[in-house]
Amino acid sequence: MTIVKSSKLSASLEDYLEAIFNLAGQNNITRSKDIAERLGVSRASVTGAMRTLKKKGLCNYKPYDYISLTEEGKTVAAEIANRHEILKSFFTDVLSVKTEVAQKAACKAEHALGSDITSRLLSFIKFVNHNSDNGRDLTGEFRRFRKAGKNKCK
Amino acid sequence: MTIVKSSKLSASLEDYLEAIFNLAGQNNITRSKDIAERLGVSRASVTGAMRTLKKKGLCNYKPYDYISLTEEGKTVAAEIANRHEILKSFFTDVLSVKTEVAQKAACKAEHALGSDITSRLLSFIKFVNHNSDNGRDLTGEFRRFRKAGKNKCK
DNA sequence: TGACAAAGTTAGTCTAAACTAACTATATTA
DNA sequence: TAATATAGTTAGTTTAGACTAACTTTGTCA
Repeated sequence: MTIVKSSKLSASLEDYLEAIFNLAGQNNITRSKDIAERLGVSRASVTGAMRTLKKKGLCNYKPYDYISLTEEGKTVAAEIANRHEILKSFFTDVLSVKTEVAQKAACKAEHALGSDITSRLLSFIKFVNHNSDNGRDLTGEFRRFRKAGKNKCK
Repeated sequence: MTIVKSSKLSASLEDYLEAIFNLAGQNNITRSKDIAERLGVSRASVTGAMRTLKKKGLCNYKPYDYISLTEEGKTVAAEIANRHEILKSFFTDVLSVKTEVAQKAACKAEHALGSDITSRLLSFIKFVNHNSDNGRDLTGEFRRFRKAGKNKCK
């Protein structure tokens, strides 16, 4: 079995990787069936994806066995999950978007964000929090700004 | 020729639509070749996409003729271009990301953003501008915050 | 422990979106 | 206006990612 150095992952494969990452707890194992359920795909699709991830050296896959991530797989998955989380936080905490909407959009948009933008976004969230710590509630101000319809003018 | 009411567009088709929208000036016409160049795909791929967009009633396509958008096509394309632009502005104006990076990420992420998030993002940009009009330069503050490394703590 | 259920795989199909190569239509210009 | 270049199309191929149906493996429990 040759390992193909993990070039670029498709959006779909990133989803699988993130799903394993989230499903596998501290013992780092999960099941095909659970991945299928979480992603809303067939079990057969999971089998296919696991073979690809294995080829890329990102997951430990053996037929009929538990599924787990390799060390590299964990690293990559953590990055993906992190981007996802940052995006979601931005949507919910700063823009006050409903959780489910934020979740979905973050999941779809996450693949597009490079490290530069992600880190800036993270800083920005911290900036907003930092301000609210210092008595300047930007989120609240923004919400009021939006309500007041000021975004309409100009 | 039956028109299939334009259900959901794939990311790829949205790209084609946006490309036509941007290439076609006020006279609303463009050429297959130009679309191919802008999107970096083969001319054959454009032909295929045009047939699909025509089926969905979004573009006026006739073999060997100019390509233009229908009224509905224009509406949809404008929405897409708008989302794209808003995202890009947010990246450049608020997060101070370089134009090319912002452009690329916006192009990839744009498909994921629904109307809710887009409109909030737009409001947010206006909120930031509104502040800077009132002598509170949030973008500058954020840049300084980032530089000062405050985003690292906590 | 043997039968049945649940989980997983295999094989084959479908679709979208790209490609190349070869062909056709249109435009240009000598 | 005939030759040639450019643009566009067609046909056929490839790849990724999904699906179903049928089969195999594993686990459970009477």
